[in-house]
Amino acid sequence: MSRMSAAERRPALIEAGLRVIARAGISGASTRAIVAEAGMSLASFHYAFESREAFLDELTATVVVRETQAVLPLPEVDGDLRDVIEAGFLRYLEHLRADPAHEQAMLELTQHALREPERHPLAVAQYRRYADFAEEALTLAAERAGVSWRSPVSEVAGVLVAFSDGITLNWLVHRDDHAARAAARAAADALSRMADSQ
Amino acid sequence: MSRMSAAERRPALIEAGLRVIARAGISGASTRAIVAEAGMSLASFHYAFESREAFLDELTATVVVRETQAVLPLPEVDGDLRDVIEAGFLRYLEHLRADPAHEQAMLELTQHALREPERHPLAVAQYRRYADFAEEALTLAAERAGVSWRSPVSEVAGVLVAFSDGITLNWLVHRDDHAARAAARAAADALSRMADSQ
DNA sequence: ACGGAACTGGGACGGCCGTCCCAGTTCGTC
DNA sequence: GACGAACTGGGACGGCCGTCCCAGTTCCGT
Repeated sequence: MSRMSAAERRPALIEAGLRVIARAGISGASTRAIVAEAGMSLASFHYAFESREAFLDELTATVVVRETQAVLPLPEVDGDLRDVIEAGFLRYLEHLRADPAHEQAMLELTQHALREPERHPLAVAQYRRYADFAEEALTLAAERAGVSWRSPVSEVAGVLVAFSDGITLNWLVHRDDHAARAAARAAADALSRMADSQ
Repeated sequence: MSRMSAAERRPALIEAGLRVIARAGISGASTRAIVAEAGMSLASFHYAFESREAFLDELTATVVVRETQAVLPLPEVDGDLRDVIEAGFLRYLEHLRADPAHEQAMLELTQHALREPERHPLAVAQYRRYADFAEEALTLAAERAGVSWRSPVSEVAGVLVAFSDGITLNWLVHRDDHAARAAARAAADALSRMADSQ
């Protein structure tokens, strides 16, 4: 391996780690598998990261950012609030279909963080970021549709994240686009009814 | 360990395994941890099960049955369809709060099965069972409320399972009862609107 | 150009893993 | 009571794991 600073190595290892997790799961993401994917030697891993767990922590934090950005740009749809939200779900479903392993990896990272008490805050932070993103999107959607939310937007955003999660997991199990779209429709329906026309 | 037939040992090991998974996750459920929990010797495990994976397969299949039964009996609620469904969700939330580790274990088992292609059908079977149960409950609820489903019940059931999953995962992350109830309300709202009054 | 800091590769360590083996014990059956 | 089948405990196997060590190499500031 040509010479590389620890600062450059860290993101390279995280990219490699994400590919390994997508392919083989967290349990398959051994330090050896990760450095092999990155084409580095084992020592480089522990030179760049204190431990495997610290590595996974940083990977999780890093990757959530990209996760939300992948769904952007929000679809510009004419129609009422319900249609705008449904279009957002459908865009997410496209993203899911395009790279299922990535979403599966995110779910695994969440569960891994949920497992140990000291890592729980990491899962919370991950989901707070999802919710923030959802909140932003919902605010924008309500503005476009000229309505306002009856409940606090943060609450609506929480519901949106929950529904997205459930739809994701069920699609990963059944790979049933029709069922996923039906759920997306129902979810959009429920969410849009949490708003009043102004 | 006093003498025990392999036929008796299998359920005992599965009980122990479920406890270990709830406590330490699948990765913590080593053959040694499981037999320690069951108070057996290591050889007994491989006398009763061909391999650890075969054990996990049987555990998954066994435990899904109990999962659905834990939510029974369905609440007998007076009110329209929406109220009946919401009461069902709230009952499930109680179950979740009472034993979060169990639900977390179920999610882990699902993801573990999703990981490898030859085990994927196991996850599908698990979710088909959930859906069957949901279908039964939804049919009963519609009868009680005197309405009929506009879409096929199986489709509505799929949406219900997806929403439940999402609510579960988000509650496991945030432990936020208020948010979970808000999501349950929204979900009940969406589901009830998939029915027409007769 | 040289010295110290940054980085590299390879090998080693102890530990846990799933699985297997096998000599012993206990049981049901005749 | 004998005999074969069912079951048990303990130890062993090779393999992968995370982490560490260290002698060597490369870089950069002076």
